[in-house]
Amino acid sequence: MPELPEVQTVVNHLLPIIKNKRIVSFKLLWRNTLYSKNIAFLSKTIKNKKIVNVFRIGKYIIIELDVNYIAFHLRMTGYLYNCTNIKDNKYIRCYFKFSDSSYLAFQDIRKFGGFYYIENLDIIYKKIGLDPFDSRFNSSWLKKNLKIKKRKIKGLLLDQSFISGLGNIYIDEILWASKIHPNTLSNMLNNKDISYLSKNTKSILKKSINHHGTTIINFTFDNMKTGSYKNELMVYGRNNEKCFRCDNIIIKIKVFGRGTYFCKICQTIRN
DNA sequence: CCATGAACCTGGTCGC
DNA sequence: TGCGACCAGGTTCATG
Repeated sequence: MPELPEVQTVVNHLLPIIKNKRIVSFKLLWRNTLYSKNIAFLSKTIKNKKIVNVFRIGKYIIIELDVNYIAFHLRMTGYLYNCTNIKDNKYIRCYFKFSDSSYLAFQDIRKFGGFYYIENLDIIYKKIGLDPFDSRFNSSWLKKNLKIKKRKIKGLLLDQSFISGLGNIYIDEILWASKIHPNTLSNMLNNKDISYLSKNTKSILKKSINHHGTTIINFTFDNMKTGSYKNELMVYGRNNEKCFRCDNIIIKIKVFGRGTYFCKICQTIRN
């Protein structure tokens, strides 16, 4: 489900609500939800930990405790939220109970999501490439790093160790806005392509954050509130509909096994 | 180094 | 209604 804007939406929403809350207990309801597999360490040390900050690294939601970190990844269907009742929800995979009797619950239909309970953030930073909102992310960084690779641009943008935070929806949107064919090899992009890519990445993500992200299937962030960026999508999911720019038909293909939408009239392969 | 496919899971939708 | 096939916003691992 979530890409950078959706994760940022969850972080923005959770921070003021759970900051300074104190954890009194923890319950794991699906074993694979704990990625770090250190249940004994977790059970022994989680009690009385206080939440001091909530922030984002790539698509990870980092919950900083006074000692140690909780790093959640929502994958496809994860939903992390504060609530007062965890009964009657068979999709809750784990929860932390706070001293005020509310909970931080993690719900996840497909069970792909989960979290690390770790002493430092090394393993997270190791997986994560440059954030699009990092000041180093610009045309010249892209130019340098796209040239030294020779990969299909869509596949490269999906690679979180290269740029972190992009996913299937926003990549299609960014490539459409930049008039770049998803199968273009990264080293074949010209300066103009790269300049558009850089600008559109930042502007599309920023705009989506302002809309609280995109809800296609079941992304919610605050008691079932949904993101409204779905109304702004230019290509994603518009198979067989007219391109908003040139009126030709948007087609769907597979790139890296992912459904990929584009307009083959305005998005051409460079070679 | 790069591409591909499978695996991890469940639910929704579409066609017959 | 039921059943099978296919699809889904992500990541990781094994295999050419």
